[in-house]
Amino acid sequence: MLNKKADIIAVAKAARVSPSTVSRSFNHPELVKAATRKRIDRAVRKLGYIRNRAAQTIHGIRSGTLGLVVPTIDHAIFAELVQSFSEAVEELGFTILLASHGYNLDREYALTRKMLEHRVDGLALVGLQHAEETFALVQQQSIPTILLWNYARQTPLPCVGSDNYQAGYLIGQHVAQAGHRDIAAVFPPLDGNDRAERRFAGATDALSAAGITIAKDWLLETPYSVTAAKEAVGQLLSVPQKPSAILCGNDVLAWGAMHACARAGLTVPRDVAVTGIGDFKGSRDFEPPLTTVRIPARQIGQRAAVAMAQAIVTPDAPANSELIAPELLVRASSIPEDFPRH
Amino acid sequence: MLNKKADIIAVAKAARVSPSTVSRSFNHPELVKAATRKRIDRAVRKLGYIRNRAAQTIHGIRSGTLGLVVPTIDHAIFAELVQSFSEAVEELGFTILLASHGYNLDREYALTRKMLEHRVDGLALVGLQHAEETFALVQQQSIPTILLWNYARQTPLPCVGSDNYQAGYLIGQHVAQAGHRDIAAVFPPLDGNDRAERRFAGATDALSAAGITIAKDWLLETPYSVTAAKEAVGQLLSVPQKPSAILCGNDVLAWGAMHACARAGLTVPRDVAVTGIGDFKGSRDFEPPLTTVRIPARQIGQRAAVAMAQAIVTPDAPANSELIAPELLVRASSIPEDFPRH
DNA sequence: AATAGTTTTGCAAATGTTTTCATAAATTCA
DNA sequence: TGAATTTATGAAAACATTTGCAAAACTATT
Repeated sequence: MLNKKADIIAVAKAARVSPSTVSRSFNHPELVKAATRKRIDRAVRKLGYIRNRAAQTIHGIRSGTLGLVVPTIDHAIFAELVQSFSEAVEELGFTILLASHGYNLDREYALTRKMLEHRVDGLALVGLQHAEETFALVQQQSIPTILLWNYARQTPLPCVGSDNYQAGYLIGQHVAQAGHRDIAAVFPPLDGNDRAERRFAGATDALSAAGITIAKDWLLETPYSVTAAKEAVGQLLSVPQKPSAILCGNDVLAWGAMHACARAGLTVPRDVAVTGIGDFKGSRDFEPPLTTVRIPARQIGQRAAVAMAQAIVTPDAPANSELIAPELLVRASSIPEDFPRH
Repeated sequence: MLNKKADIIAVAKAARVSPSTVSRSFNHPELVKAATRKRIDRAVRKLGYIRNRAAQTIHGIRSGTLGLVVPTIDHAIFAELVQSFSEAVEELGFTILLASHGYNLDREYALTRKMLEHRVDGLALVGLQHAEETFALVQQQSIPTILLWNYARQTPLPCVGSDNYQAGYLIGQHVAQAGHRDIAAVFPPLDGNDRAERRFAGATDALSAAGITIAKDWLLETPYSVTAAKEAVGQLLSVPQKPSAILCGNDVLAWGAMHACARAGLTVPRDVAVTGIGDFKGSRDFEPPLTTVRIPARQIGQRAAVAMAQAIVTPDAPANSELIAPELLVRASSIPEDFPRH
């Protein structure tokens, strides 16, 4: 029953038709007589035949795969992005070829090449910042490519994402409006990470506009982890002179900051306010709930998927970018009880 | 410079050699003269040629892809698993074809088929429980397959993972030993989720062994989310009769439980103890730090990757399962200050 | 029953590579 | 310098499909 290899020819033989007919019965079923189709189906089942997409692909037929290259998957927010993108994309019949480069833009280039070797039908990269070679490559191979996560007006490739500068600005503005002046900031390394860099720029600009600058000592750079943030903020809080608010580059860092406060016996927000960016799962239900800016990862993933599909089926249509607006979520962690919130 | 399509023939022409030589210069560079190779390289660069893996694949050459089918990516722990697996696998030269089935075993079957259409060199599924058809399929196609995450002695396919029963048992035992008798449990739906089911069985067996049973009302089933767990536990804590410990099926649920306690004005662990399973990122740094059982996701991912590679290069070698032992981590959330811990 | 029209099928070429085998070129050795 | 090796290259078959074209098999119409 299960011979080593069942190819289309074996099926054809078993169904006593030509290979062409078998192929047609898969790809244009309306062109083959119902009875024949049934015979073929039976043969397929009997032999355990599975179509070989590789063989189709060399006919210029789409491979049915989409390349997704992310900095890392192991990250609350990229996980959500990958999930929603992959879900939406599966819906459309594609499968995802996934790779992570660990925030290394050279590796990103190498992985992109690999994706192209696999003849992905489209490619999604995270962020706006990429190696010059990477841009050149996708452009030269003219493969539909989309930049995920971040939005900007002028980008070399269409992007679907949120405006991280605006996100930073919103939170900076909020913190200033809540009356804080002594503000510490916790951010991941900004180098090679345009998302973080834009957020930081937005936040500091908003603070500047309110006449506030962040003291050098109060500007903490930590890796992206609860542990690191808790550690760093713990350090910060160990000296008598304390900030009244800690503005964090993302929610994970904010969680770390909040735990550090608890550890130090400080109550949030009474003793010190904490804010995040991202609105990761869990932030709403933290105690106290975390004030943050929502970057709607699910939405970005979904929209990106349809934009991608669009770009693939109509390659000439002018693909344009999509802005998914960030939204300030004022919750208990940043404000006194009586402050107006929504 | 960038003609529509650059195939190996175009390169051959440009380098004034035969296609065979070009192919060789890629696959067996030592067989072609250095000068010729250089000429070919130049042509490749000039034409922007990228090898077509699809075309290689139909020669029975490995596709260089590995299928990874998970319930969901958007999940602290699977994200970590996917990340470590993908990292390790990239190291070995493979690329991951990723799909998620949302805890639906029929979809899992469909996705598995798709993976086979793409001629993945190997396949990794999460958990031990799968549709009968899925097992039949991979067996019939004799594709190297590995079961991730869970370990058991007798499995139809080799597995690399932790023993979830043991994990549950460890935590149940600990809670009983810490002197708790009035115990509530919070678990995700057990149906079609062998990981959760095994954990629950382990936990209740350990409790039974200590003469403890969980009251019906104190057995909470919630979806996998901080929000849901917080909500459910909040409910639980709103009546006068309270448990002295809350045993959670995983860390995310435990986080929710801890937030619910904070909300209800209860101090962990003084008023109520809380435990998780998984040791997700952040659990160690929670306030109070969460007692849990570590399921070493990174390790599982890595080991699985090498086992997979192994199985691919030597398909006949008897692939055997690997147990990555779970480890009880006693932290502050479950015990009074004076309890011995490590 | 013959013709025209339509539906269904098969043949053969094409797709982009790799590989086996044979031949040509270069090198070694006497 | 010629024979014997060794090394480098090319021709052609193979891989598993799809597709354009034409032939064959039906249906409908007269």
